Amino acid sequence: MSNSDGVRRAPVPVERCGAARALEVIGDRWTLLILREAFYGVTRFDDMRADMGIPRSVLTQRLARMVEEGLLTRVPYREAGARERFAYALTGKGRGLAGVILALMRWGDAHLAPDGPALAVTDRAGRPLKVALVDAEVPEVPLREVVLRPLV
Amino acid sequence: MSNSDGVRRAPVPVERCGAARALEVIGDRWTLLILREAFYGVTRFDDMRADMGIPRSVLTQRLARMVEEGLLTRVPYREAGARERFAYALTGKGRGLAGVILALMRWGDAHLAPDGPALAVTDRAGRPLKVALVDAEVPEVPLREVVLRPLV
DNA sequence: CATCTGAGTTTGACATTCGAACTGAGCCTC
DNA sequence: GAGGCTCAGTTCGAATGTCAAACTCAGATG
Repeated sequence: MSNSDGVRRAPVPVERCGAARALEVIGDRWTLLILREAFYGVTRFDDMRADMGIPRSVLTQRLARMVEEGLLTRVPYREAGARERFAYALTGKGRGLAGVILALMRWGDAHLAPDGPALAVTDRAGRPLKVALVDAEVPEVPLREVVLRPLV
Repeated sequence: MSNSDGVRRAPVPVERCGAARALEVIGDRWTLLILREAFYGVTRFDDMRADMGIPRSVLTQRLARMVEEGLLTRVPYREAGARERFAYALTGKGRGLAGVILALMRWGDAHLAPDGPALAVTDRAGRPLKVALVDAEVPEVPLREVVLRPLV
């Protein structure tokens, strides 16, 4: 960005900065990993736990917080011959974080993946997509058009 | 994304997922806040501290880690009539995280800022920009073209 | 009735974070 | 050349958060 350093103070104090506020909600490792699961469509407590290796108590606490913050909602479901349970699905607000996750993924694939990306991100037609800084006029691809395909 | 739930397992295990790997490096609140400062051009220990209110010991430790990870480099500088000190400047790898910060900012401004965004993101010509999911063919605006202008 | 399963809660050891006080290196003033 | 200043960093004890393992609970199943 255009500042040749020598800046002594951020242009916007932390309390008014969108990024800083966002970090108050999702600025810890587990919360973002949980969102990753949610984007992948994994919505159940034990499934998330199996994928992430998160301690039960921490998962409980994070899910509760994320429901409170309006990122997730508890959705009742019932498996054949089991009592009612709850899954955790993304709300609109939560879905809004797709850009953050995909930006992280892009960076991680670019800088931390000697073995290349693990996932191809395309639209339904198979056209590659990316999260990028572009002119505000450029049409955005809606989330529902996005396809994630594991490579190899 | 296109999975109507019922998914029991992430398509990619944590160890191979770019996003998850990225979180291992930057998945804590302070690290991302420090990056925010760095993007704003604040590069000195005490300036960062004044902006963020981070405890000294934590800042020391995080900066060291970020230098180790290759996100920042220590750059010597010398103020008129002072001894040599070090500033922390973004490396290319660190600059690559601009998209993540800007995506966070966009989300924070959209969902956590009743008072509206605090910063306008444009190119040098004043044309508004955004971080978004777009066709991979769309030209990306290089970071050096980006201008952040505080609103109000 | 005993057992199983998914989704938690509890517990106690361990690690990290916080804030405040202290250190240290170099420069400046007297 | 003694004392003070600034920036950058260490150290320390208290508070907080994390972890893994054990325990709980409700309802379905045998």
